[in-house]
Amino acid sequence: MASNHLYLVDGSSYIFRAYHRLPPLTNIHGQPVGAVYGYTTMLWKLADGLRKADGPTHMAVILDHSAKSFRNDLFDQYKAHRPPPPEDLVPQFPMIRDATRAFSLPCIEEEGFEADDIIASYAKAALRAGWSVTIVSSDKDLMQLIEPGLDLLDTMNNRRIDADYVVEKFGVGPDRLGDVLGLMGDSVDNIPGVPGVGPKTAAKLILEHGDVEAVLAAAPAMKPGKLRENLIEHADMARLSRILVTLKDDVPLPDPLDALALGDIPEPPLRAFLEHHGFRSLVAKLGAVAEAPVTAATAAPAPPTVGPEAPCDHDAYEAVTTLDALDRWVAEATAQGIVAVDTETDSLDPMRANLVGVSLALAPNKACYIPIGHVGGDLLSDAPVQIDRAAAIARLKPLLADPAVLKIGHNIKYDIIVLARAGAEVTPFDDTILMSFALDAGLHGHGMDELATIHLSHSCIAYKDVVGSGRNQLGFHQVDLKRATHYAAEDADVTWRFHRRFRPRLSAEQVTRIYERVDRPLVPVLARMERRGIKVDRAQLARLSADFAQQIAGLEAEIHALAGTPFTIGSPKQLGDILFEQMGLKGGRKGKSGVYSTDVNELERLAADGVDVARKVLDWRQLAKLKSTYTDALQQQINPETGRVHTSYGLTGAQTGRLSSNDPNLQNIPVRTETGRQIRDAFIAEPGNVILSADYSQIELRLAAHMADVPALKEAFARGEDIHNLTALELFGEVNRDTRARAKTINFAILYGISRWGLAGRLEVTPDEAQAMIDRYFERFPGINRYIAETLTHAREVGYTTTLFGRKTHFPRINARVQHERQGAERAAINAPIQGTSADIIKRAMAQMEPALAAAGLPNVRMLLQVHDELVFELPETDVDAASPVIRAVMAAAAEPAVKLSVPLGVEIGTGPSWGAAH
DNA sequence: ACCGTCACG
DNA sequence: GACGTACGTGACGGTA
Repeated sequence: MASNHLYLVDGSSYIFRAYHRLPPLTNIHGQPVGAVYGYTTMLWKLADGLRKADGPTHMAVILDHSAKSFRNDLFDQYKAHRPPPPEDLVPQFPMIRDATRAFSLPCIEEEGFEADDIIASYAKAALRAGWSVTIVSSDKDLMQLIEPGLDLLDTMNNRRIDADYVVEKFGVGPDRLGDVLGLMGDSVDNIPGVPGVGPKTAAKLILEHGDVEAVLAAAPAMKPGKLRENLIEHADMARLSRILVTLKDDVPLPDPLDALALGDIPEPPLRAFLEHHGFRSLVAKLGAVAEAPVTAATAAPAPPTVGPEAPCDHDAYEAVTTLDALDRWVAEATAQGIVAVDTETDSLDPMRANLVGVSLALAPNKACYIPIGHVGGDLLSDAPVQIDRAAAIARLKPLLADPAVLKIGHNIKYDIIVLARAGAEVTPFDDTILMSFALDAGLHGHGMDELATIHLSHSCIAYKDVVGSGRNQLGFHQVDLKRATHYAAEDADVTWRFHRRFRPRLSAEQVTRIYERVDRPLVPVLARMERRGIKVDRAQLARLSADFAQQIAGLEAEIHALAGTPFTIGSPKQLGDILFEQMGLKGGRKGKSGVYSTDVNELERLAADGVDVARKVLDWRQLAKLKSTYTDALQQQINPETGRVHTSYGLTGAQTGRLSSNDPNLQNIPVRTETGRQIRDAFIAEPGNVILSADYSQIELRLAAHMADVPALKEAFARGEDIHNLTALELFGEVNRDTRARAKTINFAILYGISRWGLAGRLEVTPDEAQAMIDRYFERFPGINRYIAETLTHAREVGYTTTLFGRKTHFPRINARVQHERQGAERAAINAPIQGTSADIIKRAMAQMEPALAAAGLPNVRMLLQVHDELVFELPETDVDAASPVIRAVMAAAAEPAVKLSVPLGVEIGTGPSWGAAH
């Protein structure tokens, strides 16, 4: 009897979390089922554990019956401010019951009680009977129940929650947790607690005094201050909160414990449920698990998906610590011609990372980890036995460069840079993050953990669980070999499994071209750009920092004087209070957090009304921004080894196919104001060299003219006219500063997906006037209207848009019933083909640039940066005249021969000693 | 961790 | 009839 183990699934809280964590899938009937799918796979995994040592013998799902419980009688504000669940989650609640029934599991709910109380009652009863209990939830209230024999399982993060976890998180054990929760309150459930008491203070008080009552009793003797005052004033709220967080553990059990026994799950109802929703991969799994004969009906509709493999088995992975073993793996990889590769390092920045180990995978669960830079976990222990670094790299190098062996990586640009710095070239390669992006951009992220959950129903070992977090966090080189092997080899194993799934989908879903011809070729190009970095003048940045600091201090004093009191100018909350309450200026609340908007529009409005302090705050903000984000931060980013700044480009960051840039972001260096431009002047060339900047002129408008086939626009571009002037003439009948500025705004509005209100706000006209301009635009430029309508119709039908080169961006919200969600998706869908085509073109130019320069005998021209429509080079002064026409030609012809554009692509080039001067 | 803000195309 | 309005990013400081 002692071996009985009851699993209690907190169904309601699971689907809320699943809804927010998982991608918004829809089933074959178009109903949203993301959370239900997550729930189904979770139940499956739990039920699968039936025969495992620590698996469930009994299981039940507990749901909340309704929104009200006895706690509402105690406190009418309980859970009062909770917003209604999202619209596309609501229909999933009843489906949860269907799913539970499909597994033939008991589904328990009781009027007047919350799921937590029923769970507590079952848990106590089971413990009394000598059973073990696992509660499938990560709800902090339920953590109060933890005691020997009872733990929580967080399936979303695949982690057990025990007393140690509670102590780590809340500072007290499960027995005191209720007191801590009572003192701190819970904003989600609207449990008040004591104002000003958060988790830290609550834990400290409870540790010191024992429980809530003792804390309240001790309050009058505490040192005078806000805390003492609040404890005394809100003592009753504290007592009430303590009661509200207490779980009721004596609810009469609707079903006896024995009725929860978990047996074999009958297949027919489960199959019917899965097929109803079109969960094909799960249906396939059902067939495999049950070894049922596969009928034509269940076998037929299979797209190029891949059947189930053995689940990831950490114990199957091998730690390779001898040269003989390494040679065997290299030989087998060479013979097979395809191997998944992953590197482990001690930093996320590939330009600072030291190589710690390499993992390889050849088949599911056939994976190894080759440690080469591990040390003992602490000062006392020796480094583990491992192959000498140089010897290991020497053995791996031929494999990594072998033209007959395909190396598969997930975000392999990182590994390519790290390995290149270690002296190894990686070619040829495939990258599963780029495959996922080509296939599913817009549907979900493309990180390994997220994709493993989606495609493998597998939770990867969390990096945090391997290296820890906070103060005690280790470098990966300090992780012990067994854990390191589990983690690292799993990454390679998972990458191998991704490749097997994605590769056949590329051609089936018509994205091979974008993957093979646009994105993948860019990886080595970006790797080289990142490794090159760009020189910045540290002294110049330091001078600017000092200059800005002085101006900031002056403005701060003036602002405080005008406000009549010192305050934190950088706090929107404080600033809003000062401006709109203390100084009594006009302005309205905005945003759900209830703070006044103090953004640039609002402050400009005030400044125009002659409010001096508003202008000064704007100036302060600009300088503070420039100092903290640029002049201070960039100095920190100078790599000590190279003396240059190395950004990292993301290929999958922007849904449209644009690159992103981070650590540091070099795609948002100031240029629009004179002060900001000084920062660009600090990006300089080496002596004897210059910076060359080449940018596409109006590329998105040109592409819009081509894609929407607008004769007037195409002709104007062909003649080389100023397009904003033309628009001004067509819309307003005359060209002057004002009409040109308005025309420019309208041209952008078209690219971004227009709304009369949006345009009205920008132009400061009424929505009716804005609508009149839009109508006139459509009339003067026929084609635009049709393009927008066709793009939307197509997106609604297939769920994605396509660029001229075949890049897809998915819009799962394009048919949303919530208006503003749908409209947001529509605007993005109008813009995506244009922005995306522009991104495709410059990517193609980048891939062709180095061979073209080499062919022109210009090997010393180095491409350093890409800023969406601009490429930045560093080159010997003497090469400028020869390089400029090559660069211009490559960029202007980058769409060809794949796409013949009906507008020319203009390229503007400038050079100078700095990036600022090159513009 | 989230928000508000603001730098860029 | 109200909602909050342009598309795509990343980084910072303040706050909970």
